[in-house]
Amino acid sequence: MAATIKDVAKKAEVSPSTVSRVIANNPRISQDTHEKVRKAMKELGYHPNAMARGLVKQKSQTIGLFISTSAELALSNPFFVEAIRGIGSVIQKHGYSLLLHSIEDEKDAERACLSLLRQKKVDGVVLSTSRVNDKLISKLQTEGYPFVVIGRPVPGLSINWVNNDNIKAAYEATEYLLKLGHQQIAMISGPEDLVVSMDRAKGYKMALQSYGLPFRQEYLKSGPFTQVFGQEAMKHLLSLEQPPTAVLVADDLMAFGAMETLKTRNLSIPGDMSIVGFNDSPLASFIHPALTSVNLNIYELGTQAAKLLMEIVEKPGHNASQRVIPTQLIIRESCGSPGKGGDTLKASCV
Amino acid sequence: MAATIKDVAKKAEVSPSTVSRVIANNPRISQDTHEKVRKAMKELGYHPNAMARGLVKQKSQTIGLFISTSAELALSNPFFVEAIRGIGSVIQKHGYSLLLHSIEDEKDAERACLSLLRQKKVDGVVLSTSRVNDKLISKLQTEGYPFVVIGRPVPGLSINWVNNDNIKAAYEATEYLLKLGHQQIAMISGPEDLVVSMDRAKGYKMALQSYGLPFRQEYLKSGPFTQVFGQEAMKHLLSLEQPPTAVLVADDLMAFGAMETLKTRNLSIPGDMSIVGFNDSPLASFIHPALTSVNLNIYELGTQAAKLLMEIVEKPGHNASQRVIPTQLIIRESCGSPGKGGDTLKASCV
DNA sequence: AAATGTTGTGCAATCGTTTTCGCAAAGTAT
DNA sequence: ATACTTTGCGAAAACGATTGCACAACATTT
Repeated sequence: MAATIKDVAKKAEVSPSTVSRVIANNPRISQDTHEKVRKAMKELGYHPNAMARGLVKQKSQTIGLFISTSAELALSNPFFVEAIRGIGSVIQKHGYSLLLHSIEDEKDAERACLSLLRQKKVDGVVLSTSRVNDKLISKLQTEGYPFVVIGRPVPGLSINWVNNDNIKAAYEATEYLLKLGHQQIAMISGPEDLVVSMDRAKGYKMALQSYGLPFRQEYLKSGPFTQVFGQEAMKHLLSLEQPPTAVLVADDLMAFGAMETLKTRNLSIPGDMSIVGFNDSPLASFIHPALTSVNLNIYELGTQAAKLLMEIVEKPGHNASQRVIPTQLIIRESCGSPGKGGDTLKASCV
Repeated sequence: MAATIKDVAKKAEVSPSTVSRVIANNPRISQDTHEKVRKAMKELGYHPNAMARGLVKQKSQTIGLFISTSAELALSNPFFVEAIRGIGSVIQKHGYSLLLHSIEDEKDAERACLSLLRQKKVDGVVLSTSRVNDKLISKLQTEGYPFVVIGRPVPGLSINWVNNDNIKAAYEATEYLLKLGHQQIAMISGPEDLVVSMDRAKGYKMALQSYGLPFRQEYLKSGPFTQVFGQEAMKHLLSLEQPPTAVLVADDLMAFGAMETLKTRNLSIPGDMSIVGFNDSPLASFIHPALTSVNLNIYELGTQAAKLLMEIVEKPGHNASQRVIPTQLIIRESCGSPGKGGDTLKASCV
């Protein structure tokens, strides 16, 4: 039987209210009783019951995180860990805990999320699911639950989110290739219905345009974020009558696939083809040639999301706000100037 | 203001007790009132308050997961995700939620873990931290909290754990190399103070012994689970007057490092050196040559840990028990018979 | 017909806190 | 010395459920 506040009260010869007040550091408590009570708490090993406290305060001091852990994301799941670390680090400082629900299918996620909120097991949630699930979002909104979505802007609605500026990131990456002198730049993009894919494609197109280059439909291949799609897409690009000399790939995993087909065809990177990826996964620096990739600052994405949520949860009536987290192009070895087809790799593999 | 049980009671024209009983599916409730109450619940969008319920039932229906997410594990963190998925899938079926605490330093983990339990925010915990922290374990034990440790046997103490049979796994991997005809087999192992390292080293030694081969101290290098240590260790092995023809590496990440030094020295894998790793990380099949590695069944590790914990939590007085999860050696391309030093890789890199 | 058992429900206590209100004692201003 | 204000603390009412006990109403046995 764990000690309750009453036990402490008895031991310290005060009322439970007083004990409660010393816990809350209420200034109306005298130094004397304060010490007396603290001492009693120590001696009894007292820890306030979170549920009892939550019941009266109407707060669970817990926030929920809903995040996809689907197998297809297995490789890019530094996202997962980094986001969790980021979120965890800030909410812990606020005395909150993290309830994690890994979502397999959308329907389940929706039920679980609403249920947890309505049961008051969590005070708010952060959502990170690339798939658009507007039903959940609008329900959260109409029911007035605190939430922030991470990694996906939801245009139009005034909700809280944090995201990278994918348009800008893709723009900069493309610009980097352009400045290297490339004129034929292709893009291997993600699923067309994902906002992140659309944004990255948009940034790519904008960069081409700013530099007076035409956008060619056959240079843009969209498909799933998988290694095999990367392979396929690269094969397709190589089969064009005028293959590109550089390609922007919307995900490192796809980029690895693309690199693989280049290598099996004995084409050199970056000699014959420059590649830039997205996500800066741990493998990027690891593979040979090391992949130039745009770093998304996922940890930061997590911390900012959490900070935002804390604000909303702690002072309701907070206005919707958005934060965009900067990205960095991490330059490694996979890009060079065009027209050096003869180069072969020195340190060729891992 | 969310509806409470009283609101439902009023609407259904019954007492709160009755509503509670229909929620609990108490058989003493008539079909009639059952429907009446259900209807009222639907109409009001009623969801029982988890904290109120938890308060009286003395259960939070939540379990805590304490797991290291240190940066050094970034690459091998499929562990993280897989374990979470496994645990989540079983506890969700039992109506539990998962409270995740990612631990950065040991001291903090201990405080947090005990605090969560004493506050009754969680009904039990699963611990997965490679570092031995016996203080926490013994406290958990003396305070009688339900817990299971995953990925680490704690010899001597009768506590609940699930783990791989690392001795056997290493034995089998070594045996595989032996059967391939290798006589000089080295091992690159993890930190010496980790049980997992000790076990894997032991299995390696046992296999050598069974096949009548001597154990040579200079063939066993221990160090951190990092890529750079893998590189170093391999350099050292290559510098021996009689270098090994095969090496068992206690972690894929280290194995990748080892492979890298081989490649920069233009040694072929498996022509000049066979390599087998541990963990079967997603990269293993991805790298060239694809790495033969022992798969730990982490998802299964997670589900079994969770099942065990559910048993303990639901029926206390449960006896301590242990489960060992089988491993599989996943054979890919990084091993061959010795003495084919001239071979070069066909598809050499990624 | 009386005694007994079964069904279906409500009352009230309880879980362990926080918090409003009230009130004495002590301090300060008039 | 009187009238306020401040300080320090306790009593009791929440918070929203569950559950043991009581007790009708009805059914079944003897």
